[in-house]
Amino acid sequence: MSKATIYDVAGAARVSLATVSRAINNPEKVKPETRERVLRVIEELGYKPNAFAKGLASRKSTTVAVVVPDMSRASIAEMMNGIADIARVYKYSILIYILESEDASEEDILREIIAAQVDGILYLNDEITPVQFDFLKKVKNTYQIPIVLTNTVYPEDIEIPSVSIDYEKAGYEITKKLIDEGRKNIYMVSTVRKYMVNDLKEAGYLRAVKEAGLQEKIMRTSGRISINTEHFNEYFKENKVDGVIAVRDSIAISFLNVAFANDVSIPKDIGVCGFQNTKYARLARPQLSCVDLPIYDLGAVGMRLLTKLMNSEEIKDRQVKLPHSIVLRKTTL
Amino acid sequence: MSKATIYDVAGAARVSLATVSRAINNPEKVKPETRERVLRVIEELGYKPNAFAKGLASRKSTTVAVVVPDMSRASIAEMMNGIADIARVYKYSILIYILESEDASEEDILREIIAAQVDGILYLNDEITPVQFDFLKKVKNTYQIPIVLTNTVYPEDIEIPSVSIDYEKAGYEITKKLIDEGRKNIYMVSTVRKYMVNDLKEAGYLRAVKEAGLQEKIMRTSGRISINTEHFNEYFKENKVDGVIAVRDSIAISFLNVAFANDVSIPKDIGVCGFQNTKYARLARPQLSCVDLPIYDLGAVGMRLLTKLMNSEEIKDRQVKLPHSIVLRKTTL
DNA sequence: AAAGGGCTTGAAAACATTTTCATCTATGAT
DNA sequence: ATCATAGATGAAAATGTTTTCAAGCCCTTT
Repeated sequence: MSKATIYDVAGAARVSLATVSRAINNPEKVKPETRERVLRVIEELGYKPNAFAKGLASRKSTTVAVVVPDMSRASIAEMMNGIADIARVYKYSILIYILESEDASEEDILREIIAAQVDGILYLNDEITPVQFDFLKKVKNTYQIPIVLTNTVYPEDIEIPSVSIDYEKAGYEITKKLIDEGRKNIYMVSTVRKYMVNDLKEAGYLRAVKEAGLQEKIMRTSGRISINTEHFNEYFKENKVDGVIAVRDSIAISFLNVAFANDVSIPKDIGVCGFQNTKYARLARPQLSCVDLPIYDLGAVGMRLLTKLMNSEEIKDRQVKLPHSIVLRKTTL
Repeated sequence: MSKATIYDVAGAARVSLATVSRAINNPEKVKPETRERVLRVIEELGYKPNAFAKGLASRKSTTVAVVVPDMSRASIAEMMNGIADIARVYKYSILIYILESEDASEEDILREIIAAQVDGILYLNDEITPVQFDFLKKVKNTYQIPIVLTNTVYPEDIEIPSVSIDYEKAGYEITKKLIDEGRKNIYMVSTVRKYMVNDLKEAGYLRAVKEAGLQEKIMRTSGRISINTEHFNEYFKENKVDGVIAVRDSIAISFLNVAFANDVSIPKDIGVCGFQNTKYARLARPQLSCVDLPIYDLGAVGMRLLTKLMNSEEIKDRQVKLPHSIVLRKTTL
């Protein structure tokens, strides 16, 4: 029996629709005996409120949209776990939107999202441009729908709340660690594509390096392993390096491999650090030192913040920063 | 203006609701001029049909549920990309449900899903038990909602269609490869937890090993690196090994590390193979030989199959098997 | 005994679509 | 000129909830 409606329940429990609805949504407003009778009938009939009728009548969907650039990134996937856990406790469903597809602009997708009548948007795209950011703000304001940025920050603008970590500080700290080991030629290996958070990591690196009177050396490569490898090999020919900080674990590991091929000893000759502390940081040989990011928590806290917003609760901190840590393993002294 | 309704459009275009609805959903049923006028008004007002009213009236949601055990597995995340791409072309939205949470049983979650009125379910959980499978069938039959299993098979039962790869064959082939290299003590490293697909990989391994008159040696460990490492170390003490097939790349890499710590030469002394061909197989040192799985395609084809089912199209093959391949790198001869 | 005030409940409107059925118009055939 | 027919459109029912408003009931207070 798929189709028990509220009418069926009302009939069987000998009450009106209104009472059934109240028994479910405002239990305190109906007499305990009645409520119990109604609930029993609901149980018997296996009644489940129709989500559409509910959404239509109440103008709430208890659904949030999660916007991601690409699901296969380790950080995104892990954040999803945190998001889903919190969403469950607050009874929200998750609609997922993946941006990278060819045949739909970000704007199209945002329109889709609006049409879907979600109660809130969790935005995980860290490649956000000023144009996109403005569009986001427009969406937020004209449709009055709460948005939170997760694992991205839009530094000077507090209009859209965000939860992230202090990437600048993390970049600074990890660079400092290498400096404290006495290293003088520390490279930051970043990406050619512009990611908000990588800019921040670079900023932290620059601060530490300048503070120590060292020369800044930022190298940009791609996430593709074959390209990395070539880049790195050239660097070995032309430059002397004694420290490398990569903006992603996988890039650090890639570097590790090239270093070994070139017979350099890690960590003696070169100290290497990554970012995130994925499972693969521990699977690297030697195990990778890196900044540990609370990825799951980022998702969870972001979602929690969104629930508050959707509930019109006052929030004190519109740019929450979660703590990170540095985990030292075998690629540093 | 968030709230242009179909009434507003009808008014501005001087037609009835029905005509507006038709102009959108059955363009061929309305006179070209009228249609154009209506569409122009829609554009002007920025009208978007309310998804709830639409769902309520049409009894279709154009939404599918994707059920996954845990988002952070590399295979799951990558499948999501394929799923999302195909979903977009057929205009379906994706509701995501993650199973592993403590406070909700699988049955609860399935109830949630049907309450959400999805048009179809894509089920990616490869830890499916007979009980769960029966429950799935019940859901499918009593609610008449199409379900497809993706990257899982329920071998003897064709009632719920599936798309997967021939894991048994893959297991056989990769084992055969090691046998052909002249190896005699080939271990399969599987998981203690029961995954449908790992059982299949084991079956293939067993077939190859028996066929060659070798002894079968299945070792079960956990996904946790620290536990793996201990297990592997003990094996090195007590057993002689010259071949290892791991059910996951990460386990193979973990093994690689232990092997190096024990001064064995790869691939000369031991040939090692993984399953899936993740990015990390190429980041391993030496690069890992493994079975390559078309993960993205699995998601895409699964979703495509589901759209057919939801559209009541006849499908010929209820258990589609996607082709895999073996990629030989540096951990085999 | 009448008035007031909580609780508890029900009737009906509202939510924004789709879809069925009937009506209308124009066109071509008789 | 009449009729049949096809195509285009509109009126209204249907979809399954929530929510407002009013009413009923029972108890307390005057």
